[in-house]
Amino acid sequence: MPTAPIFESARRTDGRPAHVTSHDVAAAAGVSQSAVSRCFTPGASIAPETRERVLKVAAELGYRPNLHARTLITGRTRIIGVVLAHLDNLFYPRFLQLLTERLQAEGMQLMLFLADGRRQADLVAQLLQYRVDGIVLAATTLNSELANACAQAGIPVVLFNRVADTQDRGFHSVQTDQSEGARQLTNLLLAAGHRRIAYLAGSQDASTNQAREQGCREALSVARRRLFAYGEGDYSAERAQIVVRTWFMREDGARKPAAECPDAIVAADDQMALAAIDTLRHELGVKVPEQVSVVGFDDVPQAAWAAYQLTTYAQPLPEMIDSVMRLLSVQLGSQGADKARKPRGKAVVLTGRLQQRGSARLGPA
Amino acid sequence: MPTAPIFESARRTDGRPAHVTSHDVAAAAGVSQSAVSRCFTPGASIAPETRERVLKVAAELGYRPNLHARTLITGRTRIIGVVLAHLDNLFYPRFLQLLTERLQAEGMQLMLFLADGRRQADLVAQLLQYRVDGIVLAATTLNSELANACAQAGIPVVLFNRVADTQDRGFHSVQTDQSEGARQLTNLLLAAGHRRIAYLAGSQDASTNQAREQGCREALSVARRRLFAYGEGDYSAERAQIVVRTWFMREDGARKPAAECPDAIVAADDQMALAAIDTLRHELGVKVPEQVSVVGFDDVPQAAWAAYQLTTYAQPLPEMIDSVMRLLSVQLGSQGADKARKPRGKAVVLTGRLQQRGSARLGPA
DNA sequence: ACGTTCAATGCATACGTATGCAGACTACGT
DNA sequence: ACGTAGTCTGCATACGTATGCATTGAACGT
Repeated sequence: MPTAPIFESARRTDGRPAHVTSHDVAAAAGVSQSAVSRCFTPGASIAPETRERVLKVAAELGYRPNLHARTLITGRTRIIGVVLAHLDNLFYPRFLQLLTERLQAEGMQLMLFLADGRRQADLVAQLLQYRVDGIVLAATTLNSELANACAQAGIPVVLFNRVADTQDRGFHSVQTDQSEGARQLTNLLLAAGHRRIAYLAGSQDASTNQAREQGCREALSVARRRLFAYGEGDYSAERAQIVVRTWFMREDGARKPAAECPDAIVAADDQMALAAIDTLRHELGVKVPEQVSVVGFDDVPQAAWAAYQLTTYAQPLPEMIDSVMRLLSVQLGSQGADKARKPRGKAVVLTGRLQQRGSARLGPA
Repeated sequence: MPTAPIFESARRTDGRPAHVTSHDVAAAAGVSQSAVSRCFTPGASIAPETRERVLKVAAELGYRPNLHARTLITGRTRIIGVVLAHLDNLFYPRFLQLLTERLQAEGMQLMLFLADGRRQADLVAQLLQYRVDGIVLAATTLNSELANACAQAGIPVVLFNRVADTQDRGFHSVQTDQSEGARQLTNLLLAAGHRRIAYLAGSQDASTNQAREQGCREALSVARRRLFAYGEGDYSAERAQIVVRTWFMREDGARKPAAECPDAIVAADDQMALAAIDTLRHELGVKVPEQVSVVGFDDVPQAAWAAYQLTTYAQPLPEMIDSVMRLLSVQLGSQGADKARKPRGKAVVLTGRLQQRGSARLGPA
């Protein structure tokens, strides 16, 4: 008994790949199209034996419900749009992996958008045209145009590690307590006796960087110390290396005396911290952590590698994803509830964990 | 003059987010729905002034064509499904970034699927239900069920760094010349006088690993040498570390004498090579490259970091993505052509480039 | 035996768009 | 002035599915 599709050849005459529809299944199984539809709708009223027979025929024909057609009726796409800026940042592959796994487990799909150099307006158009059920905005400043368009369309938006500049619009946000993390890192360095602490900043317009810098400065202020040096690394390894060189080298290429150099570096993220360590050790001949301590932020996988052993502040990624999922479903589920009329944005702030390794010395030099 | 949507409040009575449709625009602009549709269809017959007026109204109402409805008519979704196995492998973030950028530039979207531990059958269902225009299968062995389903549905499939076990089915493939790369790496080590070469294998069932191992063995065979040691690293950093320990340590934890250890390691990918270097240097106290040379495969970004300076074989990623795009559009464009009846799979093999850095010594010890 | 309840099924319609077809209108050549 | 070609527009329908409504039949209690 061949299990090959029966209707395939008959419908392949137009050259286009012919997809099997519920009508085909209905005809082959001797039922109406409605009955076929009900077989694939959980909770619908259908006789068990009918259901079994239809599913058998459907499997033989290779029938799969067309989700785009279903979308027209139900209004749900089961697609979540994810907007990333820098996939080359070491933090985001893990983020993407965990989020995709969680979405897949819920039967949802992830549509990936990169906001790198492209105009955000185009992105908005794409996102809205696909009627995504939700949007996760990671590492992107919120364009007001995007904001308005989503609010108008009633699409839930979750900002990931970004603060909403406009709070009451209904944008949720999930983030690690950035300033607290930076405070703990800075205090760790102060307690170990570091006196010349430098801050290696990320992108100026990124809210993560602003909060981390603020936390670092606060801790210094409480200890009645001032920031010894400041450089703009722009969350880029190359820029970070350039900044480190200016801190430790004179213009003629010679090393500065130690008293003129930082004895500790707080990098705004791990990527820059790792680049700083590389530059110090292999280009400038500076020992880490003996001569200079370096700390980062994120706890990317590479931070644990034996070559670096980076002390850093770990973002609680699984819990963050949990919150993202919760915020998405909450708003998805509240469609039609009266209180959903004014959906106040919920801001979730999670605390991370100080991950001590070997890149920062613990006692006085 | 307010630019806020006029019809919004009127259609918000049911509680569901009301999307503006082409009918709404048509009513507001005083034309038929067909006219509105034609304004958004390039090449359609529409008067310039009508088009301008309609577009103006559409912009005011915030209208965006519903792509799911369009899909029902045109049969195209402009969605490409991408299936990955290991996003934690350092090679794939770059792959994903480049592919997404290229697809976005063509107005296509990327839907991400992870085949990690999940059953492939579920994946097939999802992919086919969304009627993706094409599938890129990276780092996954081709399930025959998936193969049949796609062939039947007429969806073009491009295998990325995987060989099709069944060749004449219409599956395209794009890959780097794996065995050639491994041959060059091995020859480099042989020329430098290494005599005890070990192969640190990837996943046994991965065609990439099989080809790389074959290339390594061939080069040794030509030089009339045998493989000194062999270990299964499974493309995992942890497994790689375990293997390296067994090569250099006795069971009681003491170091083996140098003559019993490899003097060079060919790792099946960079990820394992970097882990091997870390283990050798920081755990076993072995100097790289002075005592042991280590080479990898891929040229991931981390391979260039100063701490590693990994000598490796660089995969020509941009060119590979070019080929993927070409194969996808070729098949997409040939819908309806007569010769498309038997779409033979095209296998593209690109040559990479030996990237020499410092992790392998060049002369005799 | 009869009314009532309930499960199962088919019919018809709606979702939002693209497109073939025909009609209206303009422009133009003779 | 008239036929013709061409441009623009509306009407109607199709894409594939979900679902309200009506109908049928069975089961069941009295």
